Amino acid sequence: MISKTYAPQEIEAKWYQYWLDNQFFKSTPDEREPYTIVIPPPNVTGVLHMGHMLNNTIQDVLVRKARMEGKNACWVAGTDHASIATEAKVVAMLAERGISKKDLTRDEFLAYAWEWKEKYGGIILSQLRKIGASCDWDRTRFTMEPVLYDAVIDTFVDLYEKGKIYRGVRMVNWDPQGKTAVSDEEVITKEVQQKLVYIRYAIAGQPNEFITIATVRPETIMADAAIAVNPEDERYKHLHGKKAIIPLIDREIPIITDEYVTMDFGTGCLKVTPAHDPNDYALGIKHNLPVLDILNDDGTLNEKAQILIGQDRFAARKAVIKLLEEAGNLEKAEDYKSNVGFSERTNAVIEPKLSLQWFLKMEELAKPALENVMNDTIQLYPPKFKNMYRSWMENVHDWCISRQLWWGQRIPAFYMQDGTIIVARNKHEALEKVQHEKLLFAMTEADLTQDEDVLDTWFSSWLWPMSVFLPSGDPSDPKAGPNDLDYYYPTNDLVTAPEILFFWVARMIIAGYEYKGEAPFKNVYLTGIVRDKQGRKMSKSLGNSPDPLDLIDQYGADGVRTGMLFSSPAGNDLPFDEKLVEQGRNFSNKIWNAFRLVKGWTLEDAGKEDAGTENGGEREEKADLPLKWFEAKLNATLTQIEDDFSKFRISDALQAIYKLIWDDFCSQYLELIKPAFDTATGTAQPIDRATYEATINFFERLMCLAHPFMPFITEEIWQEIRERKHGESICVAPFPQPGAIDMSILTSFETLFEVISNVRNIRNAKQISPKTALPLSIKTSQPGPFQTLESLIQKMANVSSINYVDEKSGGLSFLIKGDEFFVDIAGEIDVEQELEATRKDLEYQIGFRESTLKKLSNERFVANAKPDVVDRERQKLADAEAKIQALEQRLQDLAL
RNA sequence: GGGAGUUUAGCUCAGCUGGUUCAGAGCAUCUGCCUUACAAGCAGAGGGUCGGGGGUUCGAACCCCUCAACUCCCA
Repeated sequence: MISKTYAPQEIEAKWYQYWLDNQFFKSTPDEREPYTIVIPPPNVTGVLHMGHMLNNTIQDVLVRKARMEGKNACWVAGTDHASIATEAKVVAMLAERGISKKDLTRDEFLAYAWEWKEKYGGIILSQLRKIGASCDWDRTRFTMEPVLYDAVIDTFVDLYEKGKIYRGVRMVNWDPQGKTAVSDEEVITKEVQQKLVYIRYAIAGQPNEFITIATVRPETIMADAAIAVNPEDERYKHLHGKKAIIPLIDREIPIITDEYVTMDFGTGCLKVTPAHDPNDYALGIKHNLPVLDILNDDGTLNEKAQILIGQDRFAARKAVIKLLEEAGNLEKAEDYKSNVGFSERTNAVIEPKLSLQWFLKMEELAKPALENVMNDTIQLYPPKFKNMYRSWMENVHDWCISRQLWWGQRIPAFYMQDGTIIVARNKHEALEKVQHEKLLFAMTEADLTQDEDVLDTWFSSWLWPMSVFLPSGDPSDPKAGPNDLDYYYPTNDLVTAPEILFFWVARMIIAGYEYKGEAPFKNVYLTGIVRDKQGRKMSKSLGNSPDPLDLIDQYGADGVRTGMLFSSPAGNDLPFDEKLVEQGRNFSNKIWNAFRLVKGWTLEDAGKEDAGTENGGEREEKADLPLKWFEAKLNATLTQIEDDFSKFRISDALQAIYKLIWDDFCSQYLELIKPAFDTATGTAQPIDRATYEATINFFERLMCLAHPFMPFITEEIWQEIRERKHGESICVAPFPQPGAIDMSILTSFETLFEVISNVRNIRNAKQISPKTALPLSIKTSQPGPFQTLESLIQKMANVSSINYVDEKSGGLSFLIKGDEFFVDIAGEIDVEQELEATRKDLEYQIGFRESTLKKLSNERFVANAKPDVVDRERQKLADAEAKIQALEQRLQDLAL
């Protein structure tokens, strides 16, 4: 006995193991067309969240469909090493053991990092199996494994040799507690209540004259290089070219003019401190101002500050205010809210700090990457992201690629004692270079020191679509063979979040053109962000994200997958609601029960040798129309789904499948062919073999169609619905292809369903039990089409008899096109109510006829509109006229 | 400050090239049903000034202008 509700827990693990055992996800190059997706590598520290769930489900849908279409489908999995996140995890692990990073050498620390990675890293990859991800797991890569590491180093050396990489000073986000630079993404800005302090600077040579500036950082006045005013500002025109004196330290600085200064903020005078503010730094360069850095790495003041040396920046802030007050230079202090950056890791206030970093020149590299997105060689879905992409690529900044961390690819730059930089793949090659190019043969490796920094993690993931296909050199290693890069590159589709369109996608495109002369992928599908009901981004810290694995336990992987995709058009955010996965689960259950129904049927000729003759032939004819209709409906839907997929309308494709299965297959088709229940025997009547076979065939095709979305339940049913050999699977069954659509049967069934629906409506409105059969009369000039549908109408609408009449008949009526239908319900008719309804309908129809007539009598419409549009208008007019005539007749009849 | 996007039913969203009885779907709501596959279900119903205003057009949810609200990106 098959369970009444679908129980995914019992099924999912079984089939996933079966797929692995039979290597359905494995891909090696062959003569078939490849279909390739590389996974956006999640952090090795990551655990599965709702965003991954959405993103990877979409990838799985695409890959599974391609696999069923006979392509050599290859979905490469892997993780990236996530320098900062991983270092944080390792530092935490060490802290638990009472070890401090300070006390370790680089090599010791890295040994712990690998230990952490082996133990806890990549949990997410095993979680992906729970959602059914059909990755070729043998190909799983990691950005720090030797081959990928070397690729990063080679790339650095190559770009350096091409003159694209340079070392320069830049303002970075400095975390004085962690003593490292952090990227913009690791800075959390919060609004903070501060004091805006107004400070008077004396004008040099004019003891009684002052200029007042407003600042939230009074402790940095000692690093001031200038005071800037807007050149248009009348208040300060007399001071142009003069000098001001920094209070407390009495240093002279120039008063400069720049349009950058906002006249109505503060006093309209801006102190310029190039070493401690990014905007000021830019101003400093523009006006050639000196850079004076008064802070140590830990946020304390250094000797260049002249006063308060050794004090922390916040203590110094208070102290400076006090000193200014005493000196009479403090005009006032007012409350002021502003945004302050905090380190995601240490929560320390970020200090803009100048430091020596490595940069990649982007302008030239970005050109082909911009051009080929704008000309659609690479297509973004949805295309609205092209605008954003362009504005970024046209204003691209040089990429700061160094990070002050240990976990990552160490920058292959070696310094000679005099500071000369040698870039080479390793120390040995660096030494060779020194010896050959500089003829310094006495030099030894000990005379070279390697740069302490590592490369930005994106500097390895930008190579991902290429590096994952690099062979390891070991022929027994299944990761990648010697020809894999040629075979799989360029990949087909990339599925990722718009947030990293610049950080990652653009850079992959750049690397692709630089190293392969070709884009890394053809299509980029950008998913939305999964949000909670209040529209907040789901995050661990807010605790507003359900655990996807819990959801899978509750609703089944198929339920969660479809639930997520029901409402996720490309690029739009997905407001998550558990109702969605509930709907997904209900869909699974619906399919399951349809399967139970079909499985429960007994064959009419069971046990007989000569199947499907005589008696069977007659029934076959009866079911003939529903079969033809569903075939047509299936073909129409398949055509539409192909179109949806071609435009990456994944959600639309799913909804089409949902409706096809639930509404068309279950509610209509199955009900039409369902054998009657025999109350005498207490069993369902048997079904003829032809109908049964056709139904099984439909079911099988529907399962194949739904498989990319719902891999588990479709496999379970596919395996049960026919006898299968071991090693067969729906994973590699052919994806249904659309055939010709029989439009005429679709049209005639539309009428059929309309009749059924109208009869049911009358029954409902009059509160008549569905068990009571009602008589139906049809007033039509063409009874033919209805006669062929009679048995279906009777079955679906519970109609006792069908008569064709010339005159009006008793009872309630409804109109379809020009034909009038009567359901005779004795004593149930409220003539007034009927008159009212009929008048209303008539009024609407007349209005409708008017608007159609207006269109058709407009010469410009007939002349300008496409012929089929005009034809449709004429058809509408004809239908309306027939209806009006029937309604008028009806009014007369009722009035009698 | 610069740029982009969004605004359609109570909620979440479709509406693709301006033209079908085009104002849709799902959820939610309401009514009636435990009808021998499914109450995680079945059969029905109600619900909208397409953000406001103006314009182009034979015809506008769709194109243009303008105003408003919200969101994101860059600074």
